[in-house]
Amino acid sequence: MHGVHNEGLIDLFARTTDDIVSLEEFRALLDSRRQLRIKFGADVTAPFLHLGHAVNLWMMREMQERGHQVQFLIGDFTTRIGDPTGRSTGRPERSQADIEHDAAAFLEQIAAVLITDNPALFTVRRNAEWWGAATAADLVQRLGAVTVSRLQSRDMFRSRQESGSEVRMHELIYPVLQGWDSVELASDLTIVGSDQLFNESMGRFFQERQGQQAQVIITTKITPGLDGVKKQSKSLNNFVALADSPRDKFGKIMSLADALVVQWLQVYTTLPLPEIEQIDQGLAAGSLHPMEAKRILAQALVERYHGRPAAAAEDRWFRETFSERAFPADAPQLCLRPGRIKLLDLLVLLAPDQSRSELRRLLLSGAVLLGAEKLADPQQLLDFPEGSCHEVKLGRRRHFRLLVQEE
RNA sequence: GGAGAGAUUCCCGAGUGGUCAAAGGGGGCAGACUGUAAAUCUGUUGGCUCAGCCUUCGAAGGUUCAAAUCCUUCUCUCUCCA
Repeated sequence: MHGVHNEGLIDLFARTTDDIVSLEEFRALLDSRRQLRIKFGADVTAPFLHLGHAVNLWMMREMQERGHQVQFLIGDFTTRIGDPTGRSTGRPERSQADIEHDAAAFLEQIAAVLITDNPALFTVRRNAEWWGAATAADLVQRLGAVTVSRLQSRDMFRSRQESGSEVRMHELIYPVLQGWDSVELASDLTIVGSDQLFNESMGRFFQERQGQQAQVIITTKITPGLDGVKKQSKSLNNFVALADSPRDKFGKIMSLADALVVQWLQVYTTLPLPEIEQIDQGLAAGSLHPMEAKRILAQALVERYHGRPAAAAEDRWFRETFSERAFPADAPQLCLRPGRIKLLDLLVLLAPDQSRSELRRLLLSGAVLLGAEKLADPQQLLDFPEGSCHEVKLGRRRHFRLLVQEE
């Protein structure tokens, strides 16, 4: 009966899994009924976790629910070197202080998904523990196990060499270091993006060599970001961050390319597959408006991270504000002294982060509403009597309520 | 160590003495349209006391009435040779 339970898990994982090395070994691990150690190695360079990262985290959470332990490995040693994955050029090295700062931010974000406050289910390790203590002889010995051609066979290294850009020694060695970490942790399982398969395979290699059971590697699917083309990344600004507010999560989903809704439902929510299938058919047949499908997605997602009430509230807010164009009830309120003020000066008060030139342009393009009236003259003098209240709309998304009173 | 190439406004990338606040694309923002913060179209995208002025083209100097464009030095990046 335990086996049946585990089959359920494998089905659940199938939804977001790209590949398992190997499925048989994974089954055997689950059947062993012991607590498994899950290696969660983090390159803490950019502590901005998005939905893509969360896919792996949710799978680990699922394992925690079954009593297994996530070993969060801060790559404080390896981060100083810089993982060359996906880089066309080497990364700059980083200071220990930067790394610690980023690690703390990282931990805070994964707490949105993982259980981090139970030591039986979550521990923190640092690979400087062993790499800091290793001697040159240790390193050379470990390097001796691996052939250069094997390291060079990695696509990324090959393409860099072919295109004439350089590969530095420490980058070449990176997979060895990351692989050895699995030995030190005695890792049973690791769940990573498919771009990490090569590095984690080195882990299996070293574990076997050291007489350990090789870790199982589950790689996950990489899903395109909001633009529908590239994977989510900070620099492309096409991601939904775990740290985003419920409102931003909802809004960003509504700006997702329509064609991606079904895929996102599959990967980023736990909505039952038959329901997703229905949505897919509805969209294809035209009986379901794309916006409705996106609302379902946005609600499911906000609910997953912030709970059902938040999801319902944000859905209502979005409908009222964008579909019905109502002035949102929770718009930020500002107090203003009674008297005359130039329109442009008023805007500067409302949006102090923008330059006057920017605001002037906004004004001229017709983006400013006072009540229902469109205002476009920067020099216009407005007269606000004591006690009056006004609604100001600045573009599509910014709303302010003005209270005029003597302070 | 030797020989070349290059550093441009958020990003990519034109621009080789005045017509350059600097083409084009991307991204952003805004307007129209829309049951979407989709798609599409249009506009806009250094700052300000805004029909004018000020500050930008790796850094510092210099030539010139005038420089992103020429000269000198420096810093960094890349390519090739050994």
